[in-house]
Amino acid sequence: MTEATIRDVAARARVSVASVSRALNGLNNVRGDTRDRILAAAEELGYVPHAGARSLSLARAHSIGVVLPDLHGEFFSECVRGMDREASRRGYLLLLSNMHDESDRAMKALRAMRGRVDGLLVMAPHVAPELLKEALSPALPAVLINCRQATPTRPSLRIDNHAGAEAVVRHLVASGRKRIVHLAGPEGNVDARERAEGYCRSLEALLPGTAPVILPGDFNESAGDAAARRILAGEIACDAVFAANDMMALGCLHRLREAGIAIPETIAIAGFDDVPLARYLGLTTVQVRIAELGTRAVARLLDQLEGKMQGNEEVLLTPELVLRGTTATNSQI
Amino acid sequence: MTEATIRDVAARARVSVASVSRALNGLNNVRGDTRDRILAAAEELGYVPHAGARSLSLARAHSIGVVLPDLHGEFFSECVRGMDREASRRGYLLLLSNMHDESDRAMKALRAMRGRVDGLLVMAPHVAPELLKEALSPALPAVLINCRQATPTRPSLRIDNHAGAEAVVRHLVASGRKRIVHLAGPEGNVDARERAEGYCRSLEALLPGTAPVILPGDFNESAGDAAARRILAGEIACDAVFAANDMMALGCLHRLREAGIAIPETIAIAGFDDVPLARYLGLTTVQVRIAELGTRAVARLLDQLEGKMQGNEEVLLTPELVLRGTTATNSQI
DNA sequence: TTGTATGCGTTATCAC
DNA sequence: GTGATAACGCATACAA
Repeated sequence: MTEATIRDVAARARVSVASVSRALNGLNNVRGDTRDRILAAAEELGYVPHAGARSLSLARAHSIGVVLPDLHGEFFSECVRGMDREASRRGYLLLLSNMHDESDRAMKALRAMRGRVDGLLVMAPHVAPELLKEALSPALPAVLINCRQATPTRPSLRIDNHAGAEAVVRHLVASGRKRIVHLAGPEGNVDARERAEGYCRSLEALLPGTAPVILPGDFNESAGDAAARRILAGEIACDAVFAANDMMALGCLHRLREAGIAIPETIAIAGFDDVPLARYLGLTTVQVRIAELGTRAVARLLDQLEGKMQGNEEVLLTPELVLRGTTATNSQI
Repeated sequence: MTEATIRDVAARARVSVASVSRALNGLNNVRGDTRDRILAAAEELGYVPHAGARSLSLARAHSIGVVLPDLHGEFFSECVRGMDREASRRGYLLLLSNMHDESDRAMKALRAMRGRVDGLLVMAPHVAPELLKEALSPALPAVLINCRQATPTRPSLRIDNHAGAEAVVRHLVASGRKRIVHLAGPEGNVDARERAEGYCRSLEALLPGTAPVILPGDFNESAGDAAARRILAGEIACDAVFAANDMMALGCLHRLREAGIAIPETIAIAGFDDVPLARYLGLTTVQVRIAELGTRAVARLLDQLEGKMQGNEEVLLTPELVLRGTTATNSQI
């Protein structure tokens, strides 16, 4: 009950394995009738080429490694969906692995890819540039997604967090908010850092003289809840909260509403990412096209693999501000 | 700048490739000092074994193929997360592929796994049993998840949809509902069918004489919206809607609320799955532990691969009813 | 303990 | 057009 090999097909068709290989790969240097015999034999045996052996011989695995951190639901699935779309369109499979927080397990995950994939897609917003560079084999093409990079030695894709944050602050200021606080993401995370930077810069530009107020957070809903409690306790005075991601914004929104605070009248709230929940709950946020991020990352990697080189520049995807109820400006300004 | 092979290591350590292999794989039949030389050489060259070659030689790829349909966000990510947890714990990688709707692409996806994986995890609630059986090579171990199966020839995992549906109906009846309609999922989908069956059976058992009313749906939010419109138009008389999944329930909920219908007073609504949105919006639903489904599927497959055979029985995971606001019974009964 | 040789399933380079 | 045969990178049975 073991799988038929190319030799079995050759024996049955009374030809050499070379001819089988040629016939099955559509080369034209094989006579019509022998080709037919071979195809028939393969069909009868239910022959399927052994991809592992094939890739060893061709030095091409036709699959790409995807190493992602522990992402929350929608973000993860959208990203993988986008990647899979482009990959399967171009005949590649995705080999998935987690970029664990402990850097030594992360290194292992990267090493495990060697010899099974033609290239790597790495998303590691929390990993230090040197560590990442060290863990990546120079021999294996890779596209970096939302990674910190000391010097741009790899092609990379990034969300333009500065632009997104600026759009939020601009909107809040335009709708009359004076005391905008920022609820930050985890330390060491590039996205979080850049969103905070964007907040600070825009505040300085649009509301000169106003000191930025940054509350610590970790991208989890509970951090938003905690921030809301501090606001309710009177520790923080503000008329707008800009959270570094949607989950924190929603945690904050939930708690404030429950305490009877009028949203957006008393306090406006905005997030970042535009997860489906944000749409449902009417949260103003910055829409990041995750699936597109994945699709483009794959496209970039495969272009590189197939010789259509593009250099190592960093491509920035500009996110879009989505206005919803938590900052509604109808009666304002 | 090409990757070092075992031969490079052998040359540098002045030993044969056999010794390198032995040393690196931790066999004890190699002298201490030569082992050290080898390890040092490997380290200096940054040698990482070529997994492809290794698996060809060992006839073990240490990775498993995962073929999923086009799942909505949370379901997909939770499932993969659960799988990855168990897989990486036991030293396996996940090779991902989409089970497309067109059965011929689906077959291709399955074939593409040959020679790269040690076993398959297949979720295909929409695929006919014969087609599925035909597409699966008997030589490749596989665990079926939420699949229809004529005769149980493969180990499989399933959600106990009957039990879940029954729990919902029982709850609705207990809280005084008399006219419960069911909003069904797509035809041909096992989960959808079983939930509808569970609804019918429970209705017959708990509300004898009441004719079941089943509205067509497709698991999408818009189907819930459409059903709500029919209810609002007076086409359907009911005091409770049990949707075959959460998204439809939420679509229905949204539309009814917008039309001023009191939920749950006038109409109660329940879903199935317990996606995060359900929790946020207070939707009564049936909680399916997706991640656990993935984890157990992997465990089952690896047990089989590692010789701990378990037979081909179908394991049912019992979901749990989660009571929330859309069916709240405080003032009822 | 160590080395040589063979095989894993393909593809590719030669001859014929 | 077709068939041997040498890679691909590794593991291992067998010799030494």
